[in-house]
Amino acid sequence: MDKQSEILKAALKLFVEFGFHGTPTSKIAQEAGVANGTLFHYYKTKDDLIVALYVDIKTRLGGCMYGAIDESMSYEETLKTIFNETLTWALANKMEFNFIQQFHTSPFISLLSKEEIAKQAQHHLEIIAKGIKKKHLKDLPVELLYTLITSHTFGIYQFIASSDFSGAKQKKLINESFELIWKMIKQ
Amino acid sequence: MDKQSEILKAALKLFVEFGFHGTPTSKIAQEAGVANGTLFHYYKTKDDLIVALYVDIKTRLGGCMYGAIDESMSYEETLKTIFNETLTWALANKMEFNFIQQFHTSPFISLLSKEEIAKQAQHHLEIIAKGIKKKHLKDLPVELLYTLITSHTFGIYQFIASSDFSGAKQKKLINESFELIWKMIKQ
DNA sequence: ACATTTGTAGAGTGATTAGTCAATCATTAA
DNA sequence: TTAATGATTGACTAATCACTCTACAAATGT
Repeated sequence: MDKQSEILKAALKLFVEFGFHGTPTSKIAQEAGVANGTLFHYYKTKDDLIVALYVDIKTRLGGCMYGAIDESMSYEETLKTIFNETLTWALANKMEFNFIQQFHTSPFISLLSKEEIAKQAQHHLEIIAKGIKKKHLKDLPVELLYTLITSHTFGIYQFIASSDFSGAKQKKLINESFELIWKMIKQ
Repeated sequence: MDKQSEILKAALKLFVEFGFHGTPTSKIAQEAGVANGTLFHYYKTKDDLIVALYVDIKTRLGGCMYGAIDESMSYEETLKTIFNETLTWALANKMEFNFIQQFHTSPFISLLSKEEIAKQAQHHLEIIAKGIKKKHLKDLPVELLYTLITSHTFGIYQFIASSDFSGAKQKKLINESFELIWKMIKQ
């Protein structure tokens, strides 16, 4: 692994444990096994590093979510697959998922431009809009449906992550919780 | 308003805007109109102040939630009232509600003892357990139902707070969104 | 072979921070 | 009146932080 990846990895670990301002850049460099100056060679400022880490994680999650769906699936199957992949990824990458949450509820979210935020949700919003148009989903505001699905996902993650279930039990819970949200939003 | 309250008020405003470590105690004192030393007279450390602020806000929210219910209500009415009061309070106290979320997803949550956390959720969990026992709610794990309701509430808050609806429209949305979650969890 | 860019190092710097402290001021109690 | 306790102040300090700078090594292009 190259030094730049090591820096991101170290930053993730420390940010999740100690928070953004609670983690000095010197500690990140130390944890990554590089010199102080090296960190600032790759990221001009600490804020740059934070944003880069967020974008990196979001990209990885996005790739995983949409890598699993294909055109032959029914609408319900598509949503279920995205829901499933998201939770499976989240449970396998808890630090990353916690980081996303921490970032979202922190003032650092303002480091992202509005366009960047919109771009991230766009694909999801399109899928939901399509579902409404084709009468698969209730005729509610797109943003509201998006929020409902997202917060349900985060909630289920929190519940599963805070307990200590077996892999099989986790899978069962994920399936059941999709049924719950699906009944709530389907037409 | 006494100086101690001014300090909490100033801390809330600055923490929500700049984060915990992003807000120096000197700025809090300045914003509150007191001397540096006064802050440390009331709160031994910055961490103490953060926890005190969290407890203060939680107490205010709790008081508001449970002040509105009484024994004569049906089970559904009780839940609906709590849901309603929570969202109404949250929308009228956005900084406070954002602070709670920020605190929950931050490493500072570990400053709270497990007993304190458990104590806070206990009343809610009891109500849910009662609902399951009396067949008002689905027979799912209490913690799961709690998580579902909580994350739904946070989601709806985020949706309403991020838009600019009239008071009437807000009320309508809150009512409709209770119907959604109620259908999901009722027996 | 040489020149240029890029990666890496770590000591150094000026600014900032949480928390202290000694000195007043306000209030109450004996 | 006097003593005692608590409230308030702001200058001060030791530590810490983000970031710079200079030097050197490695890679790359010509």
